[in-house]
Amino acid sequence: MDPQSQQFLQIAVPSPLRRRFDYLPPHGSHPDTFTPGQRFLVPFGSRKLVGVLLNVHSHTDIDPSKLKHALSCLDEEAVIPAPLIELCCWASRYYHHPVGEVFANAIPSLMRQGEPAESKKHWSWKPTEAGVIVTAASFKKNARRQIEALEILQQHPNGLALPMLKTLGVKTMPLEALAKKGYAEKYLRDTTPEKLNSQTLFKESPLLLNEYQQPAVHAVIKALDHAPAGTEPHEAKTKPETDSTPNSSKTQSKNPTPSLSTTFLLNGVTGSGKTEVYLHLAAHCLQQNKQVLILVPEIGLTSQTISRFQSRFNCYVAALHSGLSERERLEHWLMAQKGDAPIIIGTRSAIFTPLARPGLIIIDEEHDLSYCQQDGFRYSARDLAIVRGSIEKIPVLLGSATPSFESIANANNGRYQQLQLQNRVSDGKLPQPKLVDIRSNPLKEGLNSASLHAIKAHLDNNNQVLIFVNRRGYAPVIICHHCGWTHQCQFCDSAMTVHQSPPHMLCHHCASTRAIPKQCPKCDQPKLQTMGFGTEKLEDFLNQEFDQYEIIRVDRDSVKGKTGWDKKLKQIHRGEPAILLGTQMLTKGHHFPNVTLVIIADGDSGLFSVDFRAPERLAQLIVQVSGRAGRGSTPGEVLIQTHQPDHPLLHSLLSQGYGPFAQQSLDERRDAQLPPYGYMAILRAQAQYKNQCMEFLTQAFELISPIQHQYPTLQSVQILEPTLAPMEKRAGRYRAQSLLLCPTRKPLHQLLSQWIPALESIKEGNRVRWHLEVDPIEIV
DNA sequence: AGCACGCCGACT
DNA sequence: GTCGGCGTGCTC
Repeated sequence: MDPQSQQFLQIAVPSPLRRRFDYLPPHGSHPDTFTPGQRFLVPFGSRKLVGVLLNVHSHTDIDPSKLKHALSCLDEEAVIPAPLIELCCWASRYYHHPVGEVFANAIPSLMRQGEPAESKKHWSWKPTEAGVIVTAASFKKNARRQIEALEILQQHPNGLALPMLKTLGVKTMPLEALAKKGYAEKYLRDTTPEKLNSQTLFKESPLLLNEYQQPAVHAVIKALDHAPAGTEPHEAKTKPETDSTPNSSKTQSKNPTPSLSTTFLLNGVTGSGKTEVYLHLAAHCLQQNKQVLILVPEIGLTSQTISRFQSRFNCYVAALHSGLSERERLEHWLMAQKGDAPIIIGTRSAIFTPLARPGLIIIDEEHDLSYCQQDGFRYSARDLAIVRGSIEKIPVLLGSATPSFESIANANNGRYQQLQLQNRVSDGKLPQPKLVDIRSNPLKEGLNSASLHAIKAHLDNNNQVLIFVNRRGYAPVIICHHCGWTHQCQFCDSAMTVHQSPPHMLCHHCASTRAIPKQCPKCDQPKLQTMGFGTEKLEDFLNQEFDQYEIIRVDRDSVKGKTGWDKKLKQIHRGEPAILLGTQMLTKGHHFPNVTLVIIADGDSGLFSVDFRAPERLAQLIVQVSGRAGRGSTPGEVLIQTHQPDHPLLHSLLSQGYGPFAQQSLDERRDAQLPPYGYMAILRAQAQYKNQCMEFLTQAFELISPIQHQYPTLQSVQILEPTLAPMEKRAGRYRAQSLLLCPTRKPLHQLLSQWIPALESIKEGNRVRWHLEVDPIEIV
């Protein structure tokens, strides 16, 4: 082939190397026929890996004689649509993470193993000609399931795939029975693109919107209708704020039109009907034959949201969460990619789901920390959703009762359009929390006598009580009363937690377990006793104290298994007087109509944290937990036990409410140039020995000033001296970090781009695991 | 991250 | 004599 016209395939290979890899096209293939987004099997060292084509280039930086041929192209057409490639590349630049790993995170693992991008063929069912016209009257009364199945088939005369029928509650048995009677037939087909129209769209009729929901829905619909129709090719690059070289003068390609604010912040207290707003917007998208992507927090809320959408709409709701098998995950991913699933609901990583006809992205409980991936490729799905919205030119809706302070700041400065849902739908009032001073009054397993009285009063009134405890297990410490020995974790700088059901010691930091010692291993005295309390101990205590009532404990240990959480939810929703006792799990998104008293057992936690985000977390916790209380129109009672009843933080939150508290905190952050008014990155290192960490970080630290000398515009970046983590050792490794700060984002990112290659060549780095965290959510 | 290559200790 | 320990270096 004429070397001048030689074409090279630039491929994202799943490897931790921060490079793209160039390959020659597979033998005997025409490179012009390839498009970015196709997968290729490529030789990589001694291995064969599946990579994603990013570009077809006419030149390469590598000696062409060293280039290998890609082995084969796995896809006839691109499986990763262009906007998603752009999103991944943006994320790779922004988070300074290897592009191959970003793609590996973005696609289902079966795709990465070279599985064909085709749905398994499924049996589908459709009504026969007789089945279309037959009515329920011609069935026996007890053939209820058959009638249901027939009605659903009649709504989908083009047929439905079996998995879809299953989610609609149809079982195979009645279908077979219908087939015998000649009303239904099954046939093979790969997928079932659904044609929805306004007659068949709704399974249950939508609720009427109240005076607050209505304008919110209209505002977003306006943006939806302004979004470009269909899948036009997009070319305008969104502003990646990172140039690779600090001196490069290439100007950011600014959007020619001032970007119409397409991110919405839906601020609504618990019970104000955010989900109904989502449902109305989804209906609007569906009617326009567009897809809706909904992200939910990791714990608990997924199945509830899925069933809410599933029972509203006559269409397939594709779920993407951790409970799926790899095959199911691939099937759902493909349904989204091919446009067969109009509604996609998933957790964090679902932000990378390809959409054939994107319409709207919704992030529910946008403040939730589970949107931040904390290991490997560290990203915020919420922030990527904003970027994706601007790439796809579709609106993004962030919803929360307690928006993150970042989002509030973005609403303040007009980047987001704020939508307010004022009242609870049920017209209930939000409770005003009361502080319970626990300084002098002795505690019984963490509960003050005033709290105990309140519990009794509410139970006696046939109501439910919710107690929030931040600690699972029986007790956080076991100590020898004779010599003071405590059971420390052998891998971490922390005490092991006592668990009683089943009895064992567990480290909450590294998950290592030990047996509970019978006597002190140091002095052999049988004087071991537990100190402090966790959910298990409190459960025991409450069982004695309130033995005529049910105690429902909800934490990671008690809802293990697939249906554990659902079972507990059912138990709670039976509505009998009971004490609900649990950790964060209990506080996320669920409304418990019979709870009239909420107690926060340790309101002090978070008051003295060094992390600048601690007040935000505490405020969100208090407001979210308080939102669980209140029945119909009567507001509930909320008690916060504290040793610090005069703490200014608690006072301003309780007297002013979440919004003003956030504004006040944001003012403080502005003065201190903390996020979102300053930008941060953290270099974290871990190694077998303390010194290895510190030596690496010290060298890294010393690399900064030569870079700043070379590029004076980067002087505004400040780096703090390396420090050991507060918990020096964790899971057997020592940890330390260095924080970088900058009042503006650009120099920080430019510096990182210069810094990383230098970090990679630090010799001591071989024994040190290190990584960068951009926009860290915790800075210690 | 994998994986191969390479050079030193205890075993069928 | 070899199997295998993990240090070092490379991946278009």
